This record gives sequence, structure tokens and C-alpha cells, in this order.
Amino acid sequence: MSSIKDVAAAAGVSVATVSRVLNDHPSVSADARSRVLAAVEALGYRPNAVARSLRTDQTRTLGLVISDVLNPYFTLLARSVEEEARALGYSVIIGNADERPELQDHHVRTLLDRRIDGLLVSPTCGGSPLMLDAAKAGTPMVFVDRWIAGVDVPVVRADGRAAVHALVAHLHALGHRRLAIIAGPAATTTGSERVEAFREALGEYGLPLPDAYIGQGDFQADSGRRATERFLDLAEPPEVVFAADNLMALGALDAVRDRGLRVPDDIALAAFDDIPWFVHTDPPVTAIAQPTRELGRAAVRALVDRIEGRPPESVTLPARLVVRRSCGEPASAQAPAAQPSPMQRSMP
Amino acid sequence: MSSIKDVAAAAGVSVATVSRVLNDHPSVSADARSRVLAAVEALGYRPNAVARSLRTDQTRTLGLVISDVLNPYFTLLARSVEEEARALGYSVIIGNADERPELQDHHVRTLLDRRIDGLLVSPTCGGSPLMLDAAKAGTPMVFVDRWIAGVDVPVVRADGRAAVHALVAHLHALGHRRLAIIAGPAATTTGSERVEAFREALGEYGLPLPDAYIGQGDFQADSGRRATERFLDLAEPPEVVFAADNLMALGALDAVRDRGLRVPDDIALAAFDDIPWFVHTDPPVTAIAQPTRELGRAAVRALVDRIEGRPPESVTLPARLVVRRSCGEPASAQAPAAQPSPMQRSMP
DNA sequence: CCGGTCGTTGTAAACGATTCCACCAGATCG
DNA sequence: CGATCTGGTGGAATCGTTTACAACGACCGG
Repeated sequence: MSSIKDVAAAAGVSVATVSRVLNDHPSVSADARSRVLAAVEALGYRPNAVARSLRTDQTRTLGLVISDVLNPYFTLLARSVEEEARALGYSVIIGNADERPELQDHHVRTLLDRRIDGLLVSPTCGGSPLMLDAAKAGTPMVFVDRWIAGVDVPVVRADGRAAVHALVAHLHALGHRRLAIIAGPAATTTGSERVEAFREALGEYGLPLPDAYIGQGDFQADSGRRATERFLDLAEPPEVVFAADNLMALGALDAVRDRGLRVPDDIALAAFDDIPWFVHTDPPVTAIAQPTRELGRAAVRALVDRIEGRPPESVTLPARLVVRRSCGEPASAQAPAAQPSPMQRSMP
Repeated sequence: MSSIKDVAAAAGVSVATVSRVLNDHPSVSADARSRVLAAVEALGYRPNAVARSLRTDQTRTLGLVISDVLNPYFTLLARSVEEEARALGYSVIIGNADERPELQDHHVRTLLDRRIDGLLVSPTCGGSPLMLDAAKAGTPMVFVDRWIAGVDVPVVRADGRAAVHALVAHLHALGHRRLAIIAGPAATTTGSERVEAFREALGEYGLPLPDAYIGQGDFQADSGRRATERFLDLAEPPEVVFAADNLMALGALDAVRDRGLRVPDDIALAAFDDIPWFVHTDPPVTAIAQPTRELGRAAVRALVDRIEGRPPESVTLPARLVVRRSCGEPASAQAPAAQPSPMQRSMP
């Protein structure tokens, strides 16, 4: 692999001149420039990003640590993060924490060792000391989706409160009164927040949220299945199960099916996070959709602002309710084709 | 951020000694070692991976260029690749080509610029000159899932031939005679290969594969939908549609549903690539499952072998047919709970 | 004709690590 | 007792860039 020296030799100039051409510094003659460009072309030269990073102390790389790549919500988030970053001239390195704190730490450490310019993280389980230290030490950082209270780091997230209210209204209108929730880990903000919003919304309709109707999940399908089984074993099982993420909803669906019961006839189901597949499940699942692409975009912009010295800002975008059939038919029958399929790319 | 010099100063030794301790070189006294370790601890020192890479000419990083992150098959592949790489002491940088050649090129270029130690790629559309040059120039490379003929690069992939035969046998046994396929792009090996296997299997049952029954797709949901619509518009529509990947199958499902038709009563559906969601669709989809995790593992091992100077080997693993309900009820009714749910983690 | 400015160029010093080589003390051996 | 080896150490070169600084010729105005 040829280096800048080879190019300099081939073009008959010094390495400094080559470097200047490459970074289009103004003071280089047209003649020198064209000779350098020709040499670059001839040798197929590409600057070594490693050396460049060492010298300039910037990698033009962002780290993204997400909780679970297999979760379509995070996949989509990762994708939009990469898109926006690319548009802004940055690369992204993704670390999958798999909801495991020690894996999250591993990735944060690795990314920091690589001297990424900034870190986007959706913290798995409270914050690791490592991450907090990095933030305090001045590593540009932005939380996305989830965050850690009391840390001075911008947060980009969706507010599901209004959508959860809308969901409860919808359920109430359908005549449901015994509503249960499968919560995420209490240590995550999204875990606790969704329960709170749910409880609050129930309160407005004078409905209780007994402890037995709060299942503890971990955002994985299996935990959704187990929580649902426990609900079904209750003397008075709930009429509705609201899963705090899409994977747990799937587990719930499994559990219901394994009992030979049917959604929504025997028990209704709703989920937080809308994903393309919910259109095709049996039955299609009513869900709360986050503006995932916009979230990714906003997060990158905030992080890059911070990196490039502009003041970053926290962003909160509203989530919205998408009604399908898993909670029962709404009074006014909806035309089947009215709902545009989210399978299609939602790119502009 | 403290550097090796700071550590050396704090420990009262030279940078050479610090480096030796860090790379646990044998010839360093117990005394010096403990002083260095103490200093490292005190300063919270972490070696700069960028500098290290520049000097040693290795990044301990693998590049993975996949065709589409939103496709669960590739997501799972990416995950297993990262897991195996991590176990072997490597990091992975993922590039999403989104089935677009120019994006693929962008990522390959970026990864090469970063001097990754090796490249894992599932080529999108024929090979770009860039990639081929890199392979010729000696960049360790392994193709996964798809490959490019005539290039001397190991290939790790699943062979679907036997499974496609099994599928056709299954369909034939159910009485289906008019079978259609939605193919992937002809430029990809998986695109053409699956059609060939299908045609061959049909031949064994004396069934034709007329051109009208070959839909051209691009591995995206929308193309599956369009191809299916065209099938349904035919004077004599097929009885079965076999989609060459999971996204196109979803598009097909959409198209069928939009016409007010039902699977499998009006038309049967099968797919290449099994994904967890196929258990939950309406109806559950019969699919050909690839050993995705093993594929990812084998690919990483082959690549790392190549990087570390051992002879890499190509690997071909068999795919298998997973029968569900989308092609009609099999003669012998199967117990609903007999099929273990692939939703559960298949980690060991 | 001389001093200053300007545009273009090269030399060399970083960046933070690894590693070759030389050196030195102390142990070992003939 | 002198030669040789051995384990521990530091100095300095090196990786491929960027960039401060100095140098240099041309040009211009006084």
C-alpha cells in the first residue's frame, strides 16, 4: 500500500505539498496540484486514516452503543444514525450491548480506546461508572431512547405519555377494564417511564393497576412470555396485556397461543414500539410508534453539534398510537387498506 | 487523556518499559511491573488504539459489509459475526450497503482507509472493481452468503439446494402444480442460484417453470408485492409463490391480503430465510432456514485464519425446510406446540 | 535599487505507541 | 580472574500523516 511519500516522490514534490493538495489548502500552485493528483491516481493512493487520526486527534467516527441489535426498533435506529452520520461526513461503529451491562462496558471501552469523536448511547442498566467518567472527562456524548438521570448529557428520545393515554382511552372505549402491563427493567428509563405513564392514564379512568398486573420483563421475548403466563394463571386474569416493547409483545403472543387462547377474543394485546412485522402478525398488533428515523437523525445532529463546538440540544419527539386489531374491533369498522403499510420504506 | 509518557513519568521508568509491561513482554522486573501497573491504575491510562495500530500495522478490526441491515437474516448474521470476532479478540465495523452498489463501494473504501485487518462481504451486485482490486492486492477477504464467481476468495454460505427440493416435494404432495418464484437480482449468486435450484426441483416432478412464473425482485418487500400482483393478474395465476427472501415474502403477503385473498386457501406462500417473525404471521410461513449463526461463526474463523497466516477454508452448510401453515395443512396434522419457537434465543 | 509582501515550497517536529539495539550489572563458567 | 552470557533497561527510530516555520524567488511601491 503506497504512502504519501511514494506520491511525493512520484510527483517530484515534498510530502507537505501532497498533504496540502489532499486537504485542499489554498497555497499550492496549479502545476504542483495537477502533478500530485496524477501521482495519486497512478498509484491508487488512499490516505491512511489511522495516521491521519493520530496526527489530527480526530477520527471522524461516532460510536453507537445500543441495547439489542435483534430488536427491529434498534436496528432501524442504527440505520438512521448511520445515514445521518454519513451525510455529515462521519462513520459509525455499532456496539451491541445485548441488554448486558458488562457487554455495554466492553463496547464503551473499546470505542473510547479507538478515540471515537463522540458516543451515542442507549444505556442498558443504569449507567456504568466507565460511561459516566467518560462523560465527565469531556467525551462528547448523547443519550438516545433511554437516559440516565442526573448526568449532564443531552437526551434525544420519544415521549410516549400522550400515546399511552390515547391507548388507554382506546382500550377503555372497547370496554376493557382490567389492564396489565409487562414492564421493562426498572433501571432503564424507558422501563419505568412507560409503567408510570400507564398507571397515570389508568388513574384518569378510575382504574387501578394492582401489583399482580405488573409483570417484570427485560425487553426480551422470553420474559414477555413468562409474564403473560403468570397473568393467565391469575384467578382473575387481565383483559388486556400491554407490553413495554415489541419483543416482549411477541413473547406474550406466544404464551397466549400456547394456551390455545386467541387474541383479541380471549385477551387483548398492545405493544410499545411499532415495527413493520406487527402488520403481518396474527392478529395485527396495536402499537405505539416512535419516530425512530427522526430520533436517530436528531441524536446524530446533537452529537455532532457537541463535537464541533456548537451547543447541543436535547430533543423530545412525540410517539403516536397505531390502532390495529389486537385489542378488538373499534366501534367504527376501518377499511383494511386505509392504513398505509409501514413495510414500505419511510425514507423521504 | 494520559499517554504512555505520563505513565512512564509517574512510574519512574522509560516508555519502553511501560510498553513492555502492557504487552506482557517477559523481560521486565517484578518491581518495575508493579510500579507501572500502579501508575496505569492511578492515571486511568488506556493505550491509544490509533497509535498502536499505526505502529503495528494491525487494527484488530474486521469489516463486515452486508446488503441490508433491516433484513433480520443479516441482522442475525451481523450479530453472530460480532460475537465470534469478539471471542477472537477482534472488533467489527458494519457497513450497510442497502443493496446499492455505490453504498457498498463507499463502505469498502472507508473500511480499507481505516486499515481493517480483514473484510467480510456479502456482495450486493456483482463485485465492484474496488473490492476485487483489494482482494487481488492481498487484503484478507471472505465472502459470506453471496459470492462472486471467478475470484479467489473463500466463501462461507448455506446450500439451499436440498431444502428447495424438500420444499417442492412438500408442495407437490399437497397437490400444488403451478408454482411461481420471486427471484432476487440475477447479479447476486443467491438471486440466481435459488431460481436454478427451484427449476431443477420442479423438473424432477415434471413441472414447468414458465417465464411468467418468474418474478423479478430485488430482495426488498416492495418488489415482492409487485411481483405477486403481477402473478395474481395472470389469466392462470400460480397456486404457490416462493419468495427468494423473507422481505419479498412479506411483500407478497401484503399483496395477497390487499386483494382480499387468503393464504394458503387462495394461494400458498413459502420463503427462503427463516426468521422469528414467520412463526407469528398470519398464517405462519413455511420457510427454508439457514444456519445463520454458524455461518457467521465460520466466516469469522475463515477470515481470521487468513489474517493470521493459516490457510482459510470455504464452508458450505446445509439449509433445511421448516414447514408451517402457509402452503396448506400437511396430510398428518401437526400438534401446534410441537414446533419449538425460534423466538427463543438459540444461543448455546 | 532596496525593503517588504506574497505565494509557493520544503524541512522537521510532532502525534502515541512498538521495538531494535546498545548498554550495564550481576551471575556463570572455564 | 577474565570472558561470556543473561535479564533488565533506556535511547531512539519508526509508522504515515499534518502543520508550524523558514526559505526563497518574484513582484511591487517608494
